[in-house]
Amino acid sequence: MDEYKAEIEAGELSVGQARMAQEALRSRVRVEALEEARVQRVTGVDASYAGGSAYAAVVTLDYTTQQVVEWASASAAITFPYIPGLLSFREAPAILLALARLERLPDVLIVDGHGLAHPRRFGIACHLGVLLDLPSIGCAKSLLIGEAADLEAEAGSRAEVRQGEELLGLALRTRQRVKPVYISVGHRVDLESAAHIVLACCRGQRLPEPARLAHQMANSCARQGEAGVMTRQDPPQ
DNA sequence: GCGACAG
DNA sequence: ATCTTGTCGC
Repeated sequence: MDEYKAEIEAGELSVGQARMAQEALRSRVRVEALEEARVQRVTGVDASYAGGSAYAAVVTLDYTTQQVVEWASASAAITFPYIPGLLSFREAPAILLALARLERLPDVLIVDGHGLAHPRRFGIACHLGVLLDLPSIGCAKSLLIGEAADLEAEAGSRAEVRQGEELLGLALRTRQRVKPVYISVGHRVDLESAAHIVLACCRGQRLPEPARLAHQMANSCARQGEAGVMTRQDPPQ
């Protein structure tokens, strides 16, 4: 049942096909508790752009010690425009390459972007989680859809993100007096598990450490042309 | 038609 | 996301 997977990895879908792929794949998302005892490794996922290419970085931390275990990066030529709601078709090709370079896949991904808090309930966190059948959490810095009530100033305070009657995610204050992050289910987690894991990874900073490090690494890779790390899809000139 | 709109 | 340095504050 891996229709679309090859095309997604190769960045070959049209805008219309991309929306259809989301509609087709959304039913595969599973919402279930992720036992903390089963989480030993957490990987932060992010991408940056430069010179017509997307640079993805993935950083795996030990969940208990929050120490970096391994990391990887990859680049891919950009083949898809940025369209709100279709972010994954722009970033997933490079991200999937980077994840494939890890020695071990983690127990859960923390993705820079939304999961179910998406127009078709299939944001990039769902997309990556379903394609890899790996637990994943969406952790975005702003809302794509839905609304959240104001939250208290203390770290750990939360407010539901909802669209009408539908609960889509949580606005989560990960640090005192900073803007909240928006958590949503990607795949094989539930909202409570997701919020708990994210909070456990925020060592006094707004973004969970794996995501923060992935963001830094993606930026430096983009600036340095990935520092000599090359990809079949994006060969050196 | 108008405004909103992850990264 | 990106174009871009220093700077104010905890």
